[in-house]
Amino acid sequence: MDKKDVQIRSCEKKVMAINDAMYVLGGKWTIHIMTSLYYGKKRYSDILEDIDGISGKMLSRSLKEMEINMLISRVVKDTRPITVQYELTEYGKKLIPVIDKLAEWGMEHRKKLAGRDE
Amino acid sequence: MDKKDVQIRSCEKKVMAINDAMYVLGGKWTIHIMTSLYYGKKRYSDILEDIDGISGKMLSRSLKEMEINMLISRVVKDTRPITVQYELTEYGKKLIPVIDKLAEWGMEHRKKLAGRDE
DNA sequence: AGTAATAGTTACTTTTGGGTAACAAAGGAA
DNA sequence: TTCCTTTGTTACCCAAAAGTAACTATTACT
Repeated sequence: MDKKDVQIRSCEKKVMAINDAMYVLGGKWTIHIMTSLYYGKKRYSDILEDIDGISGKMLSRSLKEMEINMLISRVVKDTRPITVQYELTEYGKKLIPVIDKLAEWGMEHRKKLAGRDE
Repeated sequence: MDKKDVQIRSCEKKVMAINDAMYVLGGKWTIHIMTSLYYGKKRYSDILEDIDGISGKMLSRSLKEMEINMLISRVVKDTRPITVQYELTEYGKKLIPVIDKLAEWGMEHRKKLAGRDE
């Protein structure tokens, strides 16, 4: 395998990695939920209140997927009525710097677009 | 405005910033095009060849949006037949570290998922 | 018995994103 | 004159994502 092939391979790998990352983060609500949980454990109804515009269906669907992807943990508490605690896993916390990078760029972008048509 | 309000404001700002960033990057092809242009200017037909699976319609639609968002520049060359050069703007290049962060996490994630069910 | 709270699920509809393939303009080549 | 190349656009179709609203289970409270 020559140098050029190596380059192509590493590029393909990167493309796959980006696809994976976007697959996990790409849903409309995933990052919002991450952000909401960043400040600590929360119950289902807390998150529902916390995130503007999300529906119960989308919240539970997103939470389920995020659990499968090991970004969050789900613990049923033995209360009456039952409550469910969601929390970022250590693994999930590793996404925080990525989200912060996104947010950082987003701020710049907003400034840029605002300044454009003055 | 007390301390809590300030916190809420800054959180809202972050949510908006993330929405902006995801809006720009969220399309199926945007990041692929960024990656393709990362290695230098390219013509329309070059990119079309470069990116596996993209259609002409989606390429021109994506390029148009990316131009509006000032991520790329578009220059028509006076050749017969005309050719069009696309290039990352300086501003667009600022997205590279963000994409790299995504890719980095994506690699880790792939490892994690692969290791899970051994 | 009837109502409320928590954490969902289900059925149905709408919206969005993306795919395919045919067409368009502009000029050069055969 | 008809075809080819390049860079698109347009019309039509399909599938996935997301929204809405009604419904479920459990237990406690009144």
